[in-house]
Amino acid sequence: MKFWMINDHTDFIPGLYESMTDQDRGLSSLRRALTLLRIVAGGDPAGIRLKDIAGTAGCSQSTAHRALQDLMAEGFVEQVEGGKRYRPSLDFFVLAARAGQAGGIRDLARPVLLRLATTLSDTIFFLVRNGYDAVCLDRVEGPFPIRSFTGDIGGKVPLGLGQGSLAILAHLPEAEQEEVIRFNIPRLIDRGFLDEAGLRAAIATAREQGWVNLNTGLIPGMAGVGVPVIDAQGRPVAALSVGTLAERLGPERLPSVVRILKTEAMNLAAGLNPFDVSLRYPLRSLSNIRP
Amino acid sequence: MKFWMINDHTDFIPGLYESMTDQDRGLSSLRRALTLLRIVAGGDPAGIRLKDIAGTAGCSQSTAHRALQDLMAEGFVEQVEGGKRYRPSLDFFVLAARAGQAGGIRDLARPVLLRLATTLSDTIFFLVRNGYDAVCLDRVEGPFPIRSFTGDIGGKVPLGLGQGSLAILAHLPEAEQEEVIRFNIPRLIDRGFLDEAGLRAAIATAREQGWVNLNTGLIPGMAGVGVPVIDAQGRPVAALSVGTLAERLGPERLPSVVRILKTEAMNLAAGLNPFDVSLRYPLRSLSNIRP
DNA sequence: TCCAAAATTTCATATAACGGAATTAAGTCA
DNA sequence: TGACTTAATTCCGTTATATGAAATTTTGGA
Repeated sequence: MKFWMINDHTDFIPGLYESMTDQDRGLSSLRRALTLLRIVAGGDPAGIRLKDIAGTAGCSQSTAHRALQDLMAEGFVEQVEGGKRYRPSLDFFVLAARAGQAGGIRDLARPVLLRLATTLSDTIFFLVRNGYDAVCLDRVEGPFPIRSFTGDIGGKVPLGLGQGSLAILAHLPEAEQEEVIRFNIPRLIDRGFLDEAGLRAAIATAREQGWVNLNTGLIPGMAGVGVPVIDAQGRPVAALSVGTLAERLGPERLPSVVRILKTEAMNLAAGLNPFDVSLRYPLRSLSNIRP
Repeated sequence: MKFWMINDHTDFIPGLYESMTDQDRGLSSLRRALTLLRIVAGGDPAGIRLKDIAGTAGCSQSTAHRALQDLMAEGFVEQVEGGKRYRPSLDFFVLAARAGQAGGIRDLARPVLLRLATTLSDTIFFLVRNGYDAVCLDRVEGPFPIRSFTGDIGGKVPLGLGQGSLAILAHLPEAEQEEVIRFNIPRLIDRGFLDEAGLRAAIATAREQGWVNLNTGLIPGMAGVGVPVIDAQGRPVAALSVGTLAERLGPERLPSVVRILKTEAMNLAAGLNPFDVSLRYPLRSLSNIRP
């Protein structure tokens, strides 16, 4: 008799899986191994010990050991030289970098980003929606270092946190938006931002004006603007955003920044093939997520 | 009786694996599944059909199908909406993005890159060595769009191709360098650049002056400079490079660009913990590579 | 609408994955 | 440095599970 595996891909923090042991029975060997890979990839970049990997995954050390041998043989994982700890390999990074294409949208967005960065001389972010999250696919720096919620390329934030991310959330269809809100409220609170009322107010404003302007307080004196990229089906599949000094988004400049962003968002949307099925982020993944 | 699996991770091109079928027997189910993952990740971003995946991997469709179900359940792979084709998921990208830390060096390098980009107003690349390749871990754009050999972040080039990549190769210990050259010559020729004599000449020059200045001809009028980042053990673990208009590397500016790059390379090297075992790229991976 | 091709499921079989125990290797602390 | 603790690796009998061929259902094109 098998359990119905419920897996929350929201975070790749090994600790999260510690309580998973009981549900492990019934996982195919492959899924167990992939769990190991996730643990290694999500763990300390300096490497994790076999014992801890096995413990976190809830399997015996023999099993973990054998699987890790295979993961190494296939180049997904490597051992820190002079030690036994496992960490993800660069080959793994290289392999997955292609997945950041997300069906091709990244290449479409790149020239847009470069134009924006040149025009505005600020840092530009490109986010796409992925389930309950927004993922940073690309970024072009301006003259000031900006710390964003998503962090680096490949980083993700819950929908609603940050300008681009909020822009996407605000333009989702009602029902879907409601579901995302319900799911993300605890995650947002965890990260110490916004209560539900604040979020709903921000969404209302964003929806009304079609863009987001927040001084998030992540770093004092920093602010940003985000606009959604809306595809032919009316779905907010992505967002463009600008991060800069708050003083550079004052009343005299803000309107033109918004206008330029919106124009480029439309350019980008126009490039999306309406028949390219590859750009939707269904809630199908819900089935994997703890309700 | 098992075959000794010989696997070339040099390229993730599915076609490469077509002739692998015979050796597949004896692969663990996990390794077969990882092969499938590699095929999906390395294939058309718009997705690949089950039949082709199975064919490329050299296993039955049933087997491929079951494995892909697991890969989907674990969020590594997804199906294109409205179709059956498989493609790598964004979750996979997000997960692997952390592997780009390569043990922490990426964060160390980021401020260096930002400083360089600000100081020089050109595009800056950060490469690390990985076996026979250099992998682009980060990049900060200048005002002109630059096409590099590595392409995007996450891209890789054979050691020897491109300024940073050549800078690394030129500073390897003799024996290792020789081995890399032998291995890479065909790959370099494949890509239409340099013969062996040309490569050796370029290496000699680079080694002599401690930096690389090439007008690669990738795009007419473009040029670049690369310097190695040499760790406490004297190993060229990484490289910094600049890509810009050839006219911006004329005799008046070139020396100062080189000086600034070398200074930052030393700053970066100084930040590398000599006991941090995580930064060497051993030839251990050789055992996986066809001799 | 129909049809060929692809995807999925079924099933009997063989095989490879499993964990506990034994062995070897690696850290650690005095 | 040497003794000791902890982790990594190997062994092995058992059992679960991965396997491919064939049957069935679903798809995607004409």
